[in-house]
Amino acid sequence: MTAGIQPPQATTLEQPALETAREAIADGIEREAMITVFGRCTVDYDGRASSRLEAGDRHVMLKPDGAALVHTNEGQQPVNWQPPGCEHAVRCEDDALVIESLRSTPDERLLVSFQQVLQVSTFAGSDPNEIALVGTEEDLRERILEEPALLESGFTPLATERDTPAGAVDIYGEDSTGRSVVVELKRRRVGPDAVSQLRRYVDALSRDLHADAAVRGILVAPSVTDRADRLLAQHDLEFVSLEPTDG
Amino acid sequence: MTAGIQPPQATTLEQPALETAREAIADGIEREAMITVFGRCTVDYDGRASSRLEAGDRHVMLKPDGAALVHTNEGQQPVNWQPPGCEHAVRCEDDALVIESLRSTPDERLLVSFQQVLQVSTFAGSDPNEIALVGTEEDLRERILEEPALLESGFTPLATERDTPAGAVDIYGEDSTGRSVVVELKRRRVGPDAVSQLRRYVDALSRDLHADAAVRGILVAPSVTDRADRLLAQHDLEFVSLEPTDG
DNA sequence: ATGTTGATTTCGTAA
DNA sequence: TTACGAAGTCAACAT
Repeated sequence: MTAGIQPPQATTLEQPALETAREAIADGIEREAMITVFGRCTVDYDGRASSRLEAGDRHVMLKPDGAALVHTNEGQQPVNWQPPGCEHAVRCEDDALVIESLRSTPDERLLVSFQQVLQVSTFAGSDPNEIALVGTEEDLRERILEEPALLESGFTPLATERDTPAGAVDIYGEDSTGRSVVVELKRRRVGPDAVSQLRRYVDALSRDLHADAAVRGILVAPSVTDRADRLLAQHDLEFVSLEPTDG
Repeated sequence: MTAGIQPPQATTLEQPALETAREAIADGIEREAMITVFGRCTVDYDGRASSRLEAGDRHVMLKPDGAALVHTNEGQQPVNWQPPGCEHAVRCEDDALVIESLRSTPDERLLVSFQQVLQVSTFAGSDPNEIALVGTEEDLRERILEEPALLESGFTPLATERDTPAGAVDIYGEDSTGRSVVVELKRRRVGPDAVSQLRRYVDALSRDLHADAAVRGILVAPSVTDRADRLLAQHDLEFVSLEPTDG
């Protein structure tokens, strides 16, 4: 039986003893609930890098998919975390409640040691819907494929994700004179990196086709920075201003 | 008086009426506490992109710095969010508890509408310590500056963050023969993008110096992918395998 | 498993 | 404020 088909429920312990908190957390892991713990803790991480965070009051969330998040009262990003797929464990030792989250490939370990727990909660519910997002690079691609003239009059798309030795080109096509065109799409204002990316594709495709006429490269984005603009000119690449959505 | 100097505290309401929940949230915003709400909600976002999420049980966190996070029971990343600096507001309308988080530059709006609230909590505490992180690109740079021979015998660093028309070079220096060297550092295994970046810097510096001898470009990273390796060869760039830390 | 790229990337820093 | 690049980036998708 999965948590998803249960009626939504939330349980809370306030200022529990560490052992009481441990039991609630262990039970929540067992039941595959979302678990939150707030209290005074230290945090240690070791893996791709290493970090240590001395004692402070923080909010820890454990998800049933194995993700772990440690949030302070500032910032959008967690101060420490573990991605989905980790194994969570909880134990009491030396007057501390220790939450350990382990991962392999790469080996990574997150240790949160609570000296004091102010609250433990567990949450179970259902969430059947996926998010619908508009305004992505995918939308920009569809916009151009539906109306290629937005790029330029006479443009004919021939392939998306066309493979080259340097990677997959967003849109590959021909202009009105039959010249090959590589199109790189970005949903927002771009800098030099996007120009370099386009240049790589144009270079690779030129070698691949050993075409008589040079391959054209067109960057499509709402706008470009000055430096990107200079790079475009330097390498005879072109720019078309276009946004992901009409509105 | 700020929350930071208060004794840590946590308050919780279970299955509150919507109006009761609204009061607790409004009070938490006023007191600059961290606030969490768990219940059945829909989520709408409009700004750099747009999204809609139909009804489901989710965990919402509001931080006193203006950040907002909407978490489902899966994934490390929030399904919707708002960065620090936003204004949070809460109100009841049409049998729903509505949390609105607004931002400007760019104009962005996050709307979370709860049909049912299972729990509201507020958290106040202190967190005086900063995280200490080891194993970053900064560490790799320091390692090379302390022992330039790790790069190659006779290498002399002359500048870090040296500016070029294409951006700032991680380390700029000379080899034992006096040739200019551009070093690009990456803390982990790299792909084609890092090679393009190095190439941009070498190009720019070559023009800038209009040197008699070609400028050398060296990529320093633990390892490179096959494609990156081919790109390095294509552009006469070099690679030195090195990790951010000794251990 | 690794490679490649997009992302409402976020975050920090410098100009 | 904008620009540029790092990040324990994460996440999706392909090989």
